[in-house]
Amino acid sequence: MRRTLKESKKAPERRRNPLSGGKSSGAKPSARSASQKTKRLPFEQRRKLIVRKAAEFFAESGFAATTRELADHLGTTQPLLYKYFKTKKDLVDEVYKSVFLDVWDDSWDDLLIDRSRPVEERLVEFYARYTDVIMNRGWMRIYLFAGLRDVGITSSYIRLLEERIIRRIAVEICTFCGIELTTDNESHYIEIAWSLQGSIFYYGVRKYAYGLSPRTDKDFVIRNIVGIYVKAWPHEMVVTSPPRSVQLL
Amino acid sequence: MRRTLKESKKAPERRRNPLSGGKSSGAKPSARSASQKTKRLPFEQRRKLIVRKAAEFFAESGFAATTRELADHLGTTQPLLYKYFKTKKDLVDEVYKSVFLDVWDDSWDDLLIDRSRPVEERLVEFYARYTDVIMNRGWMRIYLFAGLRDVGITSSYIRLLEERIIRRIAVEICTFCGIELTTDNESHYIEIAWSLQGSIFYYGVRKYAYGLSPRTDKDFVIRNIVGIYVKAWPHEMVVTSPPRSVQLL
DNA sequence: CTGTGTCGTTATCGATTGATCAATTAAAAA
DNA sequence: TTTTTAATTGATCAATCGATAACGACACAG
Repeated sequence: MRRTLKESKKAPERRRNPLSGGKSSGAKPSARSASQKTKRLPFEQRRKLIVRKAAEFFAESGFAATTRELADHLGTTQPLLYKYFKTKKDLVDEVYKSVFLDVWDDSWDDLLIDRSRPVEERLVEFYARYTDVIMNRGWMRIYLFAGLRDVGITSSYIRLLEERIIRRIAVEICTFCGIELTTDNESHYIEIAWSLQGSIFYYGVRKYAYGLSPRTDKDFVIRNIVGIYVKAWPHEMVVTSPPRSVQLL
Repeated sequence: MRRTLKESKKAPERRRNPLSGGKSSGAKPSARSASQKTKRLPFEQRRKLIVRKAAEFFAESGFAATTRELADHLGTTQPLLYKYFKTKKDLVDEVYKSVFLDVWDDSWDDLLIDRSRPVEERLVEFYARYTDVIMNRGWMRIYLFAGLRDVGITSSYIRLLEERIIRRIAVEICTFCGIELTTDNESHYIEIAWSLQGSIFYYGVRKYAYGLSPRTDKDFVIRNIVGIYVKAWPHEMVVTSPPRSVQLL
């Protein structure tokens, strides 16, 4: 409607440059330095740049932050944003998409069900690759911000995760352990698989979203936690009985 | 300075009424219904009421929400807030305190180190009681909001948690498993204990903070996860070696 | 070099924000 | 009851919000 879908010329797109400067000597409170003029860019290129920088910016300040501060982060002016997005909400939705959908790797599915390799090895490699994508300050914080503000986007991401990852993990470990999945016990085992996910995820929250520094590195945590779950994957579900004292392994 | 610390008369304080109406027929956009007049309250009582209602309100809308909406939630007017708190930030800090410090239960420490009982039983009971406090929509969401906005308060809460809970859990399970804690392996075992915490915590995030509904109940998750960690608590740390395929338990 | 379409900016609007203050009124003290 | 004290409110301010419109300037086709 507003634009004839120029589709530009697939220019040599600058790929992933999360820590670019943007504003150099920006001591001024609101306006960008007069000496630094804004480079003129083709429509699609500018639009993508805005989404990328907006993701960086909203990750730090939350989606309640102002469009003017975002423009400062971009090195441009605030009304420019409204040439590319009708409302602030439209821009936020675009940031959601770029964070939750565009980074999804379809090869994760195949990796998880490749039964020519041991489950534990598959799981360790999957979580190593998965966390390479999500365990950074930007992704982690946007995930948390989105979950608190928009149940919708987080809900559908969690559904996606459960269908394609969590459920698969439960199936693979159960198969490895010789456990038959039934409609009765399925949700229980999925919940156990979720708790494996949660233990790894919360490590990322502490380290990246909150900027605290656990003493050990990501790969150590993944290897040990996966090892624990595969080794002690429950054969029968403890549902109502009181906690029995455990016999030492 | 502003007030002579009246300390009121310890009136029969209304205790914990998280789901009160506040505004009844509030279809009006900004002002409260004229028929419903604000009850006049002693200083400390009103102050505590404001903090409690503010916690409810900020949990839903985030700390960026407006003081006017908060006043609506309270059933009073917006300027009233500034008779009790100098700035909005002061009120927010008070909410932090009421959520993170005032609910801490000192008996948790003793429960965890009571070696007359089996570790697994102690852990299950601790997490049952701990999650009774934190696993509700209000606490969970405020914890997440605070972590994203104020690293300070979350950082100190996590330190408190590590010193008094996580470290103790690591020590107790290691003792039970006959593992000697040294300065070399201590941080590794604390990290494993953190992952136990994380797996239970993330269950709460999904269910309460995001309002999703895991299919199984809290106690089931706690019993099974604690069982897994106690059973498979690693005797030697996997640090650099590639994942070995595991021998079935 | 000159027009022309488009990217970017300046200026500004109405609504809303946190915060202040004098006026009001209900509760406690006399 | 009358007086005193303090809790509550309506009115309002300066700053800031998202969003719009009109103008300016750079690139490119001819």
